[in-house]
Amino acid sequence: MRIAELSRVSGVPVPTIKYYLRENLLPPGELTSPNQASYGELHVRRLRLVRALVDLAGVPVAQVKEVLDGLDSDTLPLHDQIGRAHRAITARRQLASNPPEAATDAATAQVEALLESRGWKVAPDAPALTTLIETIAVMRSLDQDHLVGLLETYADAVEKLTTLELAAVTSRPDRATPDQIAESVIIGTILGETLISTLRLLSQESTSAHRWTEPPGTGQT
Amino acid sequence: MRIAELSRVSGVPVPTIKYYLRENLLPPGELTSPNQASYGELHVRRLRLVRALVDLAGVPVAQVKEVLDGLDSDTLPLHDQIGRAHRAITARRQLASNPPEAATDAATAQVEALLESRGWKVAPDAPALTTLIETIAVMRSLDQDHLVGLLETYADAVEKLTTLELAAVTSRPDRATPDQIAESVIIGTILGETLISTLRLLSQESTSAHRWTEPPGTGQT
DNA sequence: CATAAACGGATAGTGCGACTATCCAAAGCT
DNA sequence: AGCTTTGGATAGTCGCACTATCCGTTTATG
Repeated sequence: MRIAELSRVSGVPVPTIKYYLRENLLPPGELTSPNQASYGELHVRRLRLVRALVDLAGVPVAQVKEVLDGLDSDTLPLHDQIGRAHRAITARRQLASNPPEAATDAATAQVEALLESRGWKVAPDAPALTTLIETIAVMRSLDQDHLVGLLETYADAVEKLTTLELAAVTSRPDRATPDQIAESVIIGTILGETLISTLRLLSQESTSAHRWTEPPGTGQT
Repeated sequence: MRIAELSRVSGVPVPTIKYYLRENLLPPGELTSPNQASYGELHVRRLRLVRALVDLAGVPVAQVKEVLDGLDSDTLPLHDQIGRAHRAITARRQLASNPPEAATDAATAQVEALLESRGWKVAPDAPALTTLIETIAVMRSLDQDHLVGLLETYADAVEKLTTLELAAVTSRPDRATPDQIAESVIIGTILGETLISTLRLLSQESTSAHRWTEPPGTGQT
């Protein structure tokens, strides 16, 4: 398969494929002549993965490269690969302004308490940690303490999900190779977030429709 | 308070504040002279909200404006305000390429079945719907059916969260005005996503550390 | 009260990320 | 043989989110 067909099959424009090749998001095709290459099913897959990460999960191209380099390396431990995936989706979530210091302090304390009570052991420089603290701090400073009160509930929910994801990924019926497990973990981490997010929105829309539009005369505000 | 102090208090550069004023993300200050304005606590709050939506939740400035316009309007029903919030975080999640048609069809059917079995009633053009279908389709086409198998579990989890969020927001101890409820719902929808996402990452990091690094000689891959 | 600093508002410019366009010489098809 | 397509290199575009500069007023300060 040459580049034109790869483009047709994948739905990605030829210039974009060339761009991805330049950026090493896509391995070069097998050269059949000094200037003629052929691509295979592997490239189609990889292209699908790249578009999904970029379009659906909103991961910057540079971070996609990081993640893929991790996947392609057969020496990088899975835990570090996960770290790259986490950084890929956390990079953009950094506050430039400053919530009041008091709110930040309270949030930091609360997060530490949460980690303690859950027994979650995370590196102090975990990418998600500062984002979590900043988010809580902002909520507090916007008088949304009742949302902050749901923190334990949220933690409960995600903890269960994490356990189930781990189980789903490691105990696949088909005996999976380490490579395949790594790929599953990374896809599950990043695209799983999109999945959860969209499901949440659908659940909200449905609930919202019931609560704030449907009942004609059910004492709403 | 004039613009320099607003900048100092909020941590947002003066030119950026001017930009937000131009884009109507921030209401104009009260004019004390033809060319002299004064800003208040309300502006500080709004600025915090804007930065949180932009930096933490990654919402594009244009969508932030949509959401804020909804909040500021006292005629737009809450359900429609929520719709704007949903569009704000879904706008960027649209696939440009094409997964195989078979996968998309299967995904569509599965999502319809899910909505049916849950009794979720959503508009057929709900912003999150196509993203969900595309995400599932991509997972399938990447041989991650085991992740797709978690769909019901995910749905369970988010359904519970939605119920609790609704309760937390509508039954605040302090008697909240409709405006305050609307603000809470929108913040809860958008920043809540950031909260859930970061908690999930922390839970994963902790689990991953246990499973793939800690035990020295516990039969890992 | 004079004068330098800060202000609000308008207009233009910058930097970055993600592509997209153009060229070219060397295949490839017909 | 001749038109098309290819891989690869280089340069250009586009949108977004800011920044920078100017300018004619205030405002603050010595």
